[in-house]
Amino acid sequence: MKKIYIVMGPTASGKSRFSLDLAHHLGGEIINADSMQVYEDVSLLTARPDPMEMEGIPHHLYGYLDSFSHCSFVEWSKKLKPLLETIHVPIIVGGTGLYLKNLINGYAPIPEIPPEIRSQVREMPLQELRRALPDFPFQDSQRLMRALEVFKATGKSISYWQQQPPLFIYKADFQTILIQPPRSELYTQCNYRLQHMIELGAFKQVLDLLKKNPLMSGGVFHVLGVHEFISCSKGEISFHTAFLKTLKSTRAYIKRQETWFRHQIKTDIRLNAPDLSHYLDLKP
RNA sequence: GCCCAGAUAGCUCAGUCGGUAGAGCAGGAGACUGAAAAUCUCCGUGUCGGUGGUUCGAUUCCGCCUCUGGGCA
Repeated sequence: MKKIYIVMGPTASGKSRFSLDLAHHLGGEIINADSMQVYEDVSLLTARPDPMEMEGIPHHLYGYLDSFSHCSFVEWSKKLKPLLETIHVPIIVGGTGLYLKNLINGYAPIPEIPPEIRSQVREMPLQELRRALPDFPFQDSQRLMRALEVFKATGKSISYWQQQPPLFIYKADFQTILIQPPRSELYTQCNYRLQHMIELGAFKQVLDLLKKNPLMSGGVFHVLGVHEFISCSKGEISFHTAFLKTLKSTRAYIKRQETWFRHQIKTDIRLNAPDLSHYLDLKP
């Protein structure tokens, strides 16, 4: 069975550096598994590698979606499948745990939901959603919407579908490498990195995005810092406040990612720094 | 040297008319199956600066000491 490498870890952990080293070492190609680096906009805030930083290694699934689209696991996996079939040594790198989990463990065979039902459910107020699915055990509005659209479209509950045998994008021998530096180091690194992004023009990229898509309709508006800097451009908060708020939400995000990696995905190799030589020592 | 004000959670501070204490921020833990950088849930024991006194009982009142601000010489 084909071996596929998965480099995962919280933001600012050095995944890109590590996967480049690994790709050079193995003659591999890099595939993005980050739900925000798929967008063409705000490349600086999403820390997307620029062509210079790719060091001649082929990179796939970066910046291919416009600012009006929403990425999703299925959207991503449709693009991913042919790549996994053709690339000899795929190295998947990213921090979006949901995508990686579904890739490794499979996902529920839920049929595609008609767009009318999708948008109808998404316009319902939270209270109405709860009334429609009184037994749904979570307060979570997003999962409530998903559960309701599945029920409306298929007549069966989402948990029914989740109990069915899962589908797999591609059967392979997945080797997961978790890069997990001490949290205090990540926090320091984020601080430094955001400053650097701003110096390179991250704020201007946000303004360009807003000009292109003033209704803020796409998934790219979830990128950490986008709302903060839009709010700053409208004079609602100071630049300093926008900066601090972005750092704060980034720290919270790192924590959520770590929780996910701890409990949701098997880890074959754990490194506390993006250090290839250390990996080669541990490699089974 | 003298006078005044402070010393309580990692930080900023509140409070206890004497019965061992709580906000904000920071931080931490968890959930997660087609928008996931999303969306949700939960978490506060700290020699109340030290030491003596009064008291059944002191973080609280009083004395002294240490430290930190500020003022006067």
